[in-house]
Amino acid sequence: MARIRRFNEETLLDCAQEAFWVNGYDQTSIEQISQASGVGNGSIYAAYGSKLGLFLAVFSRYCAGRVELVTAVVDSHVGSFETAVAHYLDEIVADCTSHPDRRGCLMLNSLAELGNRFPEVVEVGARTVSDMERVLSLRVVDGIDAGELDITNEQIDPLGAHIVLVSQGLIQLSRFGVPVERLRSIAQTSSRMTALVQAA
Amino acid sequence: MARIRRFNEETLLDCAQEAFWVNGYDQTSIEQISQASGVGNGSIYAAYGSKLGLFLAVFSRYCAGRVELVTAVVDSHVGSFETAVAHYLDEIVADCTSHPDRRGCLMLNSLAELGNRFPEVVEVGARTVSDMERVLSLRVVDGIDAGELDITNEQIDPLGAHIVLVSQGLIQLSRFGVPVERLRSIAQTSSRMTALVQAA
DNA sequence: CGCGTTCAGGAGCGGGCGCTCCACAATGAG
DNA sequence: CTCATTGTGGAGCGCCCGCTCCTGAACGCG
Repeated sequence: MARIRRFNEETLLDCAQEAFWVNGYDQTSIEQISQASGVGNGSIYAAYGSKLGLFLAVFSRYCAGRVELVTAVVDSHVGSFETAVAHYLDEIVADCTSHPDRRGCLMLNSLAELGNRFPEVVEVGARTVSDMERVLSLRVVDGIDAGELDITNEQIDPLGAHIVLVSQGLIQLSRFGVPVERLRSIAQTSSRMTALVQAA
Repeated sequence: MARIRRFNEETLLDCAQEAFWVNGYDQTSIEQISQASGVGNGSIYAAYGSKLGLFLAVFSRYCAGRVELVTAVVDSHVGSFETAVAHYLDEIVADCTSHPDRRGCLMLNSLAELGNRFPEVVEVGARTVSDMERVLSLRVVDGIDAGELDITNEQIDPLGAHIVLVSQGLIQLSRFGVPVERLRSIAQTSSRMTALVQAA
């Protein structure tokens, strides 16, 4: 035994995430990350093997964090199904407009840039979205149990997926520079509609 | 006067669009486009000035085509408001699943990759989305006039935007490799909901 | 205290790409 | 036919970046 790893892995991943998020994958150089984090590039390659390896570490951690965020937002809310959806969408809007540069979501950005090149990105992303949909679908079931919704079992899943889809659409819209008020207005329209679904 | 432009501009833009769409901006080299189109890089730079110049020409043409597509799909349909929305979303799903590589939409991909680097991309994209929303909002007004919808004037615009948002969300989902049947199922749930909006 | 082991990080290499430059060819006017 | 003009495209330049390698340095054991 001799020296153990010294550089702060959290700091490195934080710096790398920031760079990848703002500039994208191709426009971020290892040297850039190295300078920002203070970790030499040799150490980075020793730890992650390649630029893609580092990115996937960042990406997985980010995606896991997003699922946790969604879970926390949905689970923390008490109230009707409709207000739960409204609350969820509002939180998403608040989150994606918190960065003045409107950088959007690292997962969606990366999917667009790297989806056709690195299947791992698609896989991790698909699992992440699937996890989010599950969280929302469980909330839909709660709504049914509470008598707030009257839909068939086959509609539970698509409804959960729909809500996640709307949240991602809002994030996408935020990238176009759409004002916060307008995003909130659309989110309100969407959430009001969501509560109106009835069995066919 | 002497020689006039000889290379086929349509062919060049087609080849460039295909390359940018499949590989993204950074991963597409001018040489690649030059080889695919048969146009020398000198001619490309003489005509467009830079890689970005060529890209913006491709991008603008693509965005204009998307607006025309949306207009054609919405205007060609006869039937109720709900079936119009269902038809629109189905066409979008059919369109974005027609490429086996699930390459998504060039506009959304480019926004994700280049939004933070080139403001022109954001501007053109924002105008494009705005145009699409206008088309859908006009269809909403038709629905109101036909007595199919009972909403306030302030809700017209967000409803049109919501429908465009859902279509973009579906395209986004298609990139994750979600099966067509599931996309259609979500689209169906979304369109059914859309017709249920009532005045608050 | 010395020594082997393992990590840290800067220097450098090789390849790729955006862009420029130049020689050439195609055109139309005189 | 001749010549000036302008599009054409390949060769090449300069730069950047991913990755490797090698020199040190920090640690813990004996």
